[in-house]
Amino acid sequence: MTDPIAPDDTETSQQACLKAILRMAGLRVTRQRMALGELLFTGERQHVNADELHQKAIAARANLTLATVYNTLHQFSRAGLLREVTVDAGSTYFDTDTSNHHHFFVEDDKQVLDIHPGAMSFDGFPEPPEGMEITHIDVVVRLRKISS
Amino acid sequence: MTDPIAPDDTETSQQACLKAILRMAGLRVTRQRMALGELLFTGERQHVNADELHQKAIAARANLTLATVYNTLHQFSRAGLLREVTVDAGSTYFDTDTSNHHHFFVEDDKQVLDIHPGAMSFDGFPEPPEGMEITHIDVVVRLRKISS
DNA sequence: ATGCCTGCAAAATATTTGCATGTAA
DNA sequence: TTACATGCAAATATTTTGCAGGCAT
Repeated sequence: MTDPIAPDDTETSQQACLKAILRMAGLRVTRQRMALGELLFTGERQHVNADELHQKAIAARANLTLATVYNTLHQFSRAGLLREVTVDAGSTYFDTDTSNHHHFFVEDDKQVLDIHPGAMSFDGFPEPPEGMEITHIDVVVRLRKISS
Repeated sequence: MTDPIAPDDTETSQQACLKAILRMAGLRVTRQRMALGELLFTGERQHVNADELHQKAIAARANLTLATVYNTLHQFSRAGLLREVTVDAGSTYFDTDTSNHHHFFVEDDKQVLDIHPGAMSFDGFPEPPEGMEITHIDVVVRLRKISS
């Protein structure tokens, strides 16, 4: 048996990079995390929910359960590799772009899009109630497709 | 048997008012809607989720199921008597104040609070993508209790 | 060895649907 | 009477938990 985690002749530099990311985040390198990491952090930044990611993982022949996808998404979030975005009551979305920005949400097809940072800003912040402090401000601009 | 819906000697003006509201919204007057309407539209404006409202209804000796609470909340929303607020992925909240305003959300105890209109405003709106129009802008200011 | 970390089955939670029944016209 | 509205049991959807087994030390 060969160790599936140790570097070998067939390892791509992308995979090596992903391992480094996981280790830096304090997470063990496992088959499941490599598969999900590859889907999440390769190519374009994106917004996924657990179910979509699970479907992609299955399509990519990774063998893992939806529960593992949920747990991994939360671990990645806690590690700062993802940011959770609350745009739809139906399901939780995760954003691979963890920088400070806001979102469009297309209600028709449940699609999350980034709002370019600087495209909007606040005139003033509301005073938080006694004994409270602001942790984060989320803006969701809801969109509808124009039916012409 | 007396009709429980027809006005009678024991009907309060509040109940009469509620009936008028339901009829104006195009909804039939039923025992369940009267009970929920009384809990929602009497007294202070408030933010509830389905489960909380169901608990209150049970405490008020109204006999109805959680499914009915969900359906009624959605009917009231469609009729413009409530506004749905997406602040927490865990569950959907409904606001009895349907005017345009934003929300604080206390993460520690899942509490929704109104931000006074005018306490914050935007410097500029982002341009929606081609073929889309803005339906609504939601701002959620997330709060944490200061641990001193 | 040993004790923390993993991934998943099963449980818990949240919401929607389908249909028997009730009700207005 | 008739057709549509209503409320709820059951189904579905979403998320979390508990624990058997794996892995680093």
